[in-house]
Amino acid sequence: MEFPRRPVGSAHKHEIRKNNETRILEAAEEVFAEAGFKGATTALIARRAGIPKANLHYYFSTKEILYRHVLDDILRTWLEAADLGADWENPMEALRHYIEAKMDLSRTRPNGSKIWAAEIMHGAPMIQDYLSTTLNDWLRPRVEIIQCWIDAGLICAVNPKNLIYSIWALTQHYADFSEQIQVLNDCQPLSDEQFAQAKKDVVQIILNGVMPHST
Amino acid sequence: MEFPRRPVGSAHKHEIRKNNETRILEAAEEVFAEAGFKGATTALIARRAGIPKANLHYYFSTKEILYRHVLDDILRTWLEAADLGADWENPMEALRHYIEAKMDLSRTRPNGSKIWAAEIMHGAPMIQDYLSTTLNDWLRPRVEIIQCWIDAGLICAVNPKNLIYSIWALTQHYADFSEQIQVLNDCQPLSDEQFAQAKKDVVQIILNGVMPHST
DNA sequence: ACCAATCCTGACCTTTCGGTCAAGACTTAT
DNA sequence: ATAAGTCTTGACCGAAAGGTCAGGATTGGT
Repeated sequence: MEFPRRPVGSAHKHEIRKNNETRILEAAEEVFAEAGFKGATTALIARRAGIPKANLHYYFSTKEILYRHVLDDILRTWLEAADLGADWENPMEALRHYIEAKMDLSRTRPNGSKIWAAEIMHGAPMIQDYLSTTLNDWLRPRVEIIQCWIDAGLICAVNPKNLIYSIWALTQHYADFSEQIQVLNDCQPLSDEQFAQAKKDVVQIILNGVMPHST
Repeated sequence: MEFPRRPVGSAHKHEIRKNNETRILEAAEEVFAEAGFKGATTALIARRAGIPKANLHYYFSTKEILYRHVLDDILRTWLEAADLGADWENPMEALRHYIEAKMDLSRTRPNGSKIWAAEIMHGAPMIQDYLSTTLNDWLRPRVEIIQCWIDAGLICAVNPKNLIYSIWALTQHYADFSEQIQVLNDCQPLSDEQFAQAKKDVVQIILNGVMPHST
């Protein structure tokens, strides 16, 4: 996303603010993903955004506040994508749809996934309450639905939470570990074809993984 | 680094050094896992190890050197566990064995997994060459073996690398995201029974996931 | 034109942290 | 006992980074 330099005279205040906030948030997401919260510096974020550091602090008074905004942004994206048209009536189609949506997110916003992962790994200091409220509320009905599928014999007996964790793990791996995957791919980023294959393989493994055995 | 001449009878000094180095390395693994390389402070590591900071720098001159020692330690453990008795002749048993070994590692050394993950996510600044040499060399023959299985119809057709990534993703998830899992488990760490169930579920999903359909 | 509100920024302040140092304490060999 | 080698540590230093501020620039309304 880029911001065409607008003629000086026609910049409206609210556009200036919106424009700058967006640039800062995008730069921040990059830098936080690369360096972690502690390793990221406001000076670097400002440089990436093309503004002086003091100007960054005019829009986001502290690094922590900026970081929280980035996290909020990630959260919103994830929740929106999580349920897009998910048809929870049909197990295989529902799972396929959810997995594909999450794989696409890993492809398009790997930085968000990395920031999220780092936050969790370091004890989730800033999002504990989100985990135990919003995410927990999201999880509970899904667990129940999956349990129904199991009771109805539509899928294998597994712990429903473990199935969801498996999907998260598999899909986010392609974002969080993209550098490792790249190195093991002759130092080339996965091509669109390779990523499509990965998506197919992940779907196949999960779907076959929980598909009832035809005795 | 000076090479002290072979200590003749100074077993005691040797013990002191060994002892302190071990304590420091253990404390360092904890702190690096909790805070990341940049977020970790030598002062905190020293406090955890129960020694003054200056003493830590007597044994490990710089934070980066200490970090590299921790990484080496993790690597050695992982490689040792990776192939323990793996029987690559029988796909299902080989996969089961490897998955279970990796799950056990996630349980016993979650901090190692977290440090590894954080290192990769931040671009693997310190282990790039390891990835492209040792890990790549480890991966290549496994890929070939899996390809043989596929050609022989012993498992489904998937990209062999994607199968391995899937195993890594699923098993390490229980280490890297343990805090998230804990919060979603009523803020209780997974009990031994729950973890055993997770292990079973992961094995089942992967094995069923690549088991050929009985057509 | 003028004033208020908003935006911009170089210079500066303060804290933190990795790393150093010099002096002292302990262990071992002779 | 003494000397040599090793370990311990409080005090200190310089660099880096988060954050502040005063004052200038730009915009918007009247």
